[in-house]
Amino acid sequence: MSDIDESGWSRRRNALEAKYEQIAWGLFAKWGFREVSMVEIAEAAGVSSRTLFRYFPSKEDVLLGFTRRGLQGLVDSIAELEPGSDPLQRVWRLIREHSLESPQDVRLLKLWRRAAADAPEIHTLARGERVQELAEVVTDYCAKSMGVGADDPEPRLLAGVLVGVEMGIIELWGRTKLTMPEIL
Amino acid sequence: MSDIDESGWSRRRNALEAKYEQIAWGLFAKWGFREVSMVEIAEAAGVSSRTLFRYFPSKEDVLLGFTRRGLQGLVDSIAELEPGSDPLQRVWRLIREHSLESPQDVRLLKLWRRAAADAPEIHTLARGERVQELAEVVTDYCAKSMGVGADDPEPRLLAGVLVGVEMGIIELWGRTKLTMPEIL
DNA sequence: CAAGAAATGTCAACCCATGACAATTTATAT
DNA sequence: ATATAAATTGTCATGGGTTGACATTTCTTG
Repeated sequence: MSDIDESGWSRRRNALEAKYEQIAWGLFAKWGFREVSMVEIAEAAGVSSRTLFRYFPSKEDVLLGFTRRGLQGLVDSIAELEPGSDPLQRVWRLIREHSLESPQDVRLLKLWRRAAADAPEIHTLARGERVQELAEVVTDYCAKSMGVGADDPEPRLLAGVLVGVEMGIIELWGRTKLTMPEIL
Repeated sequence: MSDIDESGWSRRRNALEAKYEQIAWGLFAKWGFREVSMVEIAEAAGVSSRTLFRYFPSKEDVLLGFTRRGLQGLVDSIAELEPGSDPLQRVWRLIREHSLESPQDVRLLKLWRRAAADAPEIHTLARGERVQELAEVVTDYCAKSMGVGADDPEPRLLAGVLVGVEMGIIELWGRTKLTMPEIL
């Protein structure tokens, strides 16, 4: 539904990007985000660092790919939602499916936490991206469903409530599930 | 109530920090955030770039001082709030006072927007910091007022609602007041 | 296989950031 | 007013992030 361009070159590109990302995460997990340089990742991958920068605009982006993919799935789902009554409930269902009830890879989450702990501003940035994009798309959908403009106060405030609550849930979820003895 | 340490050295330090920040913002306004290097700011201020880095941990922090001061005022107010009934209403009053009814320097806001437009990740980071710290302090206050622990779901979700709404208001406020013809 | 698009490596250059150390400035107690 | 200790500053060196240019190689596709 999204990667229709599976034509040779882009397939290769996607595969390599995934490979480099995995290699990088392996190093991040071992040494911490700040302790690993792009040159070291490149060496581990058998390419030059210049090549790495052609796949990832910055070192941060290597890490943020993980967060962004998860966010993008939710955002796309909301964007594809049909306008209708009770938009909050519809969006909330999607949020629950994507953020809470989908089978998250706990090992990846653990790695993300470690890396984010090593570079807190990245965690903060990821949160900023999440609330920003979610607020945007939820506002648009609420506006559509309510038949008002996206610059109206109501949809934006409604979206704010939803995004704020989801933020709280994520935080709670992280504090419980991720800190369970058998996980960490 | 906060800077009781006005003893010579720290006074000097604060004054210089403010001076460097102003000089930097002047350059950011003229050339954009990315186009100005720390060396150039240092030259404009008549010091070495090393000195600049002793005042600001990073170039980003030169910009974020503005955002953080505003946020800190609100956070401190909330932290000093006495526990009581209807915590949401009390916090909401403070949010209104600090975020909406206090006389903001529109020229500074305009400059901030310009700089943030030149480096969007900084805008996103600032938003992340805001929701993170606000959610934290509001959660604590709600928990206190409700006589439950800060790891209880209720206060966190309540705080989420509040922070989400404030986020929406800020956005609306920015889209109206800041884009008025006579301002930009 | 041939042709051409896309990817890669190399090199150079700039900026951000930080540790070490010597030199200098400054607040303040006398 | 001056001595003194403390804080600040500059210089130098180093390492890492990021990007443009250009020649070369590799891979897709016809």
